[in-house]
Amino acid sequence: MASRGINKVILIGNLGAKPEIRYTQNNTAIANLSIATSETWKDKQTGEPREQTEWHRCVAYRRLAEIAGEYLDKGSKVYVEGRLQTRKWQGQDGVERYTTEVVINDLQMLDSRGGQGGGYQGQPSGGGQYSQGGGQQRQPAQQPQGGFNQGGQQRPAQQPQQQDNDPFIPDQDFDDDIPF
Amino acid sequence: MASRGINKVILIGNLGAKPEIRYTQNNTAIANLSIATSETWKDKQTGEPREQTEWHRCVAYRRLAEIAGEYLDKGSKVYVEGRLQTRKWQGQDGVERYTTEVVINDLQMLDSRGGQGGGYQGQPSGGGQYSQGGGQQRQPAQQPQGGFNQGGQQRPAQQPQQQDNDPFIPDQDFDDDIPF
Amino acid sequence: MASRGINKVILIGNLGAKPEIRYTQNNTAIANLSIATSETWKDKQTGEPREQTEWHRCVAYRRLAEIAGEYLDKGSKVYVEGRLQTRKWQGQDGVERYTTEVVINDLQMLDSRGGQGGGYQGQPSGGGQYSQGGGQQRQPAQQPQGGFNQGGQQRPAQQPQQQDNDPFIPDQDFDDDIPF
Amino acid sequence: MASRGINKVILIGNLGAKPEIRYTQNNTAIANLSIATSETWKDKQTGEPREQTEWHRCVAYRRLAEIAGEYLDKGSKVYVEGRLQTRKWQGQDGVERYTTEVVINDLQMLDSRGGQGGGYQGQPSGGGQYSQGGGQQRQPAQQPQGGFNQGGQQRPAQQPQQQDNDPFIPDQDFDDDIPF
DNA sequence: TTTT
DNA sequence: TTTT
Repeated sequence: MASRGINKVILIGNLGAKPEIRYTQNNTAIANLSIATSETWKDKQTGEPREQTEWHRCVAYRRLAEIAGEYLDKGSKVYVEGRLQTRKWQGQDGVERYTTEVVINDLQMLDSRGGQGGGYQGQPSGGGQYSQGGGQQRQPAQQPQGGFNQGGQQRPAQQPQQQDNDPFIPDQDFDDDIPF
Repeated sequence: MASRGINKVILIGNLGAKPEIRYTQNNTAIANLSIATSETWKDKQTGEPREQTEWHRCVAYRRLAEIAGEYLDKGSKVYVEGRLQTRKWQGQDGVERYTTEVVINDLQMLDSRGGQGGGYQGQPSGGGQYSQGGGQQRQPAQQPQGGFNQGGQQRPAQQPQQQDNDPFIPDQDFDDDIPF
Repeated sequence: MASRGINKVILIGNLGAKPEIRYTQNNTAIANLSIATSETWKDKQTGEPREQTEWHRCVAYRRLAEIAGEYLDKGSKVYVEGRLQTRKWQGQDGVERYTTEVVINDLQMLDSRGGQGGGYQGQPSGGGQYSQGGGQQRQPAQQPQGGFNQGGQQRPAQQPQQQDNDPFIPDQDFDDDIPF
Repeated sequence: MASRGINKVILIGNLGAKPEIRYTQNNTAIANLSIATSETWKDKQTGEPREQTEWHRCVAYRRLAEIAGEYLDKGSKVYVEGRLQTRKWQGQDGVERYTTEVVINDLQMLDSRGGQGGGYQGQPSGGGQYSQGGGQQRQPAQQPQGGFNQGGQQRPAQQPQQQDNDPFIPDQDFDDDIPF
């Protein structure tokens, strides 16, 4: 409710892939978005054009997650506002790692194309903005707690389970030596 | 110069320690800041007050780094604006890891105390704001390139060298299983 | 609820005066804050130091307004986040004017002194942050509607009334040829 | 150069008209942009959908102004970052008024259509971002000083002149009882 | 005056 | 009208 400090991230970029949606045992939707922001400039020495792309791992919960899964696609351009959160997790090699994510509390689609990946035809003439009702930023306790739904979209129930106490790292995809 | 996308972070928080300053071979100053932002709220179930602190690894270059080293201290309250950057590095165990940092392009002191750690007496009645002249965000090529100064403050020249191709991870302090 | 567009203002500055609090007929608190942000630089021609101060008219409602009235004072340093809103009003000379305000939806005190004007001694170990519960930005309909309380703090009930249909300009103070 | 305070505005919206470009006597380009941001929500009482549109007067200088004039059109969707600035001006009726503007220091096109008004076909695969080289925010002295070019695009030289000492209000268009 |  |  109250707070001390500001922790704010604002991104405008394109999705590198369709959002991955999964569900907790309580059926809370969680979406992972991979958003690219890039900068281009001319090299001072050579004068050549250069580009650097930064990939941001973002996560949305509940209604925002569902909207992301429904309306966003590979290539979608989005505005995202959220806060930085770093969480610790342990890979299958037993090594502890840290991943920094942007916990989204505001999301706006900036194109109506639906991306290059495909099937999205909704919102024919424009995007839309969505935010967590009560303000995710002010109520961190609202974040989903508890284990993940076995029947989640992203992992069939018959798949082998991972021993992981961190509800935010539910499956093998996050156990490799890559941040996301 | 030109660019596509927005990558912006805004933090207000307190330093967990005096900034660590080191120098590249070109004598470019680099400062690492560890900034805490915290949120407090009442637990919905128990009604108890709760708090969550988030630690942000931030880095400043050149003039901003020097100012940080000169004026900031443990406990200093700062406003920081920058961009997210994730870099890959390899620990001494050979495991690849990723660290996400806030590359600072704007810094403002929000208190005039100088922190609890000590010696800063300057700026007696207030803080100050400083930014990278040309806008770090627009000229990513301006980031320091090349190896690090052997005589840097943080690592005496006689210390054993680390084989690391990433100029941003110059010393052992960053080779442990912690993000910062 | 949904939305198209982003309208965001972030200020860090000092109050030029104690916030003015008044109440609508429904007893909704409204606070007007005048916040100064200043920039200093060296003149390129003369090399002399120069300074420009910008004054921002800000308004808070409900709980935020009450907090502002209780804890802020002349000179208080604050972080403010809100949205821009321009409203039309008519002066006593019959001339239409426009005033642009920052409608605050997030407020954080950045000093614990309480200003030079006075009595605030609370918050001994720092400021505090407060925000509109449901997110003012997402529910513009929540803005106070209807006329103002006759018994408001700023205008004794026996004072002559002003004919003004805009609930945001309740008293004579705002009818002069100044924006605030 | 140094500074005290933060004065930041972030907008995403659509242009209500093609930017108006004019030039100072020094041939510095100035662009006025009128940007709409809107919010939609459901009325709590009636359940009806409601919408509120906010219009923002924005101004860009130099290169940013030229880019705005070249690439933006009526209906263009843009990201704008800048600072708030309120200036006083005197209408032809002798009444003093104040206008609050967003002085743009960062501009990014968010669509590649070029609006419905016109001829822009460039940037086939997306928009582009542009910013004031040295950071307008850090060098307020860089703002154009001096009178306006008589031969500016917006006002033919043979038109009657207005006595106005404010270089930012060069022509009759701004002397009416409207803010912009 | 935009956009959905 | 603030602040440095």
